Amino acid sequence: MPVRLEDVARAAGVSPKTVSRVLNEEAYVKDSTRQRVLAAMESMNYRPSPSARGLAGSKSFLVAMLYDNNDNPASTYLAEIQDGVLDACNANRYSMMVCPLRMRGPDFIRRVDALISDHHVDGVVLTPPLTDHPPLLRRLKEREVPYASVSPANRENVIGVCMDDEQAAKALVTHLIELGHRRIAHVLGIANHGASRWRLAGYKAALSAVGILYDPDYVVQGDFLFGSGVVEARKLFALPEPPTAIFAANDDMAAGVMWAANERGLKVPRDLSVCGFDDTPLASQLWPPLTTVRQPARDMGKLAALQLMELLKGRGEGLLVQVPYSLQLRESTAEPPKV
Amino acid sequence: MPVRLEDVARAAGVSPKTVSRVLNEEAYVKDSTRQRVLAAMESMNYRPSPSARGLAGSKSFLVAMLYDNNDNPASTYLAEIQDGVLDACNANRYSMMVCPLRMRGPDFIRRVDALISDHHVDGVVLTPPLTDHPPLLRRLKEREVPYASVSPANRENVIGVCMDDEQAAKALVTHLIELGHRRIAHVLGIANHGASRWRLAGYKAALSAVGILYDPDYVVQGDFLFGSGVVEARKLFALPEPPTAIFAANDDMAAGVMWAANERGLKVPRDLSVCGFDDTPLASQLWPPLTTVRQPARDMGKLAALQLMELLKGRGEGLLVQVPYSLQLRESTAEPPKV
DNA sequence: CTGAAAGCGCTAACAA
DNA sequence: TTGTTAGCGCTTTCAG
Repeated sequence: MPVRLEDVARAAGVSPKTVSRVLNEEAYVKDSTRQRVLAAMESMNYRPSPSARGLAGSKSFLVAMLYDNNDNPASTYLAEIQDGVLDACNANRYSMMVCPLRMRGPDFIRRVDALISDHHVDGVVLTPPLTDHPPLLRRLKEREVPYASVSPANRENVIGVCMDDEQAAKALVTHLIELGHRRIAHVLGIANHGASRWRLAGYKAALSAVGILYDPDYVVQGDFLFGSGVVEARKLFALPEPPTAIFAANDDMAAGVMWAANERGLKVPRDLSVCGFDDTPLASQLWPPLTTVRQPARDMGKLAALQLMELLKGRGEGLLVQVPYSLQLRESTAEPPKV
Repeated sequence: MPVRLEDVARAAGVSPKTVSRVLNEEAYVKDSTRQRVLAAMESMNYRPSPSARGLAGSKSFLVAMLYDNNDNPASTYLAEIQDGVLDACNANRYSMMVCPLRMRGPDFIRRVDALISDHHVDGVVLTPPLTDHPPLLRRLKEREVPYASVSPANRENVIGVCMDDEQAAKALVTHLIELGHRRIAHVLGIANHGASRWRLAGYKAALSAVGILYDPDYVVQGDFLFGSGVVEARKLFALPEPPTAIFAANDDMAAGVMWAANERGLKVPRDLSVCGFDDTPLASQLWPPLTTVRQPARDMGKLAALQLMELLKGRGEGLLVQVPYSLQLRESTAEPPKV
């Protein structure tokens, strides 16, 4: 019942091997032959069997998207990256597996091993913080599994995609400064994410550019989750000289900060300016809408996956592409209160 | 280099077929033999090749999760279902593909066909509104691809998982009534989701139970997205007798209603009570926290996938399991304003 | 530029 | 309860 490669070959009057060549976009096929084969495939609605291809060619046409679901519960950010990776897969006739992992688990590497062996994954897309987990990267190299990273902290010898988080954060904080803020606090993200470091660096750069002294009391440790925004904001509010603006390292924590502000009866932006990072849907759904930095997560997922596929297809080395950010100035930031 | 089934057979002193039997949990293997084979597999760290299994057995051990990404952009609800399906897959050594689809597209069925043919999917998990797309269901039956549904509107002859949305909605609206509300509005979800109909039915049931007349002006059409909550709430506020409470058919729209309330200077819950449905993370991140109904999306994804796998493994017919809901009474609902 | 033969690692159908 | 034989649909050699 199903059409096989052999059937196509017969219909096109060529050998199976030639059809195979066309299928795999190999060189050394006369163009007229190729056209004939392509036409036959099309008219017969031929669908190559992934199993047979995998078995014979020891390729699976499968890429795995790895993420740590411990520090990233059901986040929109990951969902968008996933959509992007999927876009790239569809464009290149690859399949995608999504693989939640627990980086902290003792058998983390064994699980990754199992994943790769079980499914004969051709390549892997890494998301933070897995992008910078040395044992993982080592193992992937040992097993010669190509990978591409989304926002890796270490940018040497990596392919994938990144953004200039530091510049973006600096621009954001500069915006606060221009509004007149001087006591600006920062809620950090999880330490092992490059994003946390860069956003802190941007924060510091913006302050020092105008000669504001860096005050460690204004920098508190969050974990990228809403709850930590609440908790850390409460601490900041309790300071003898509370900040007039808070820059949280992502939107979720910014939402937490706003929540805590509400709880304390502070009105945003009248009493407190708040800004986040990422521009997830949440940002525009908060009241007031959140000033933040747009990070094109879906594009990033797609671009990273595309780089991986270049590599898999053996054309080129793959690059670390940079995507642009853009400031989203909304109503959660304003001049600081007088006095 | 990789260990093959044949190697295991040799090590265990049995034929390849016997190893295959053990691998596939077939009957008619002496227990002692089974143990010996299992031990050999374990000690040699044997990983069966999915491609070879797929090719020889014409099974892919692959299930696809289908969703419409037109009406469901990057929603947390779907992400949770996905996690659940993945749980079930891992527990049963299946792989999962995620397949965003556009139900409205003219080539929708062709795309589904291609999906199934390209990947030789063993079974499918359907999410609303695909659960009730007649041409899709017909095609799946024609091709004899088993499927399980999450919250199908039609509950006859389906396997999967459901919840009593109507009772839940009724309980929620009854809560509003008990607080003293009489002018209660409802923002509908998308018409082709069963959830929309049930939640409306629950709303009506609660009203009629206490003799409140059903007023069509208080029922407005949303689309499950934040934006529609905003737009429809504005209309409700403009009514000569605006409602004192609004029940939105999901949390996102409820967030939109709260946003519109803020915009208009209405304070929730003092001036307006708002409640939603689903208990997504958003619900507890809003200010004030949203009264809603908890729907255990992850469990639902898992249970649906498990039913599918029962079917795939040939044991039993699969059921439509029902999961319990639970009311989450939070701060977005209170007594109506005194005149 | 194209083709013929061999076999990837597993399971189906049959036999014992 | 176990083994034997053939072959799934494709790609890899290696020849032309």
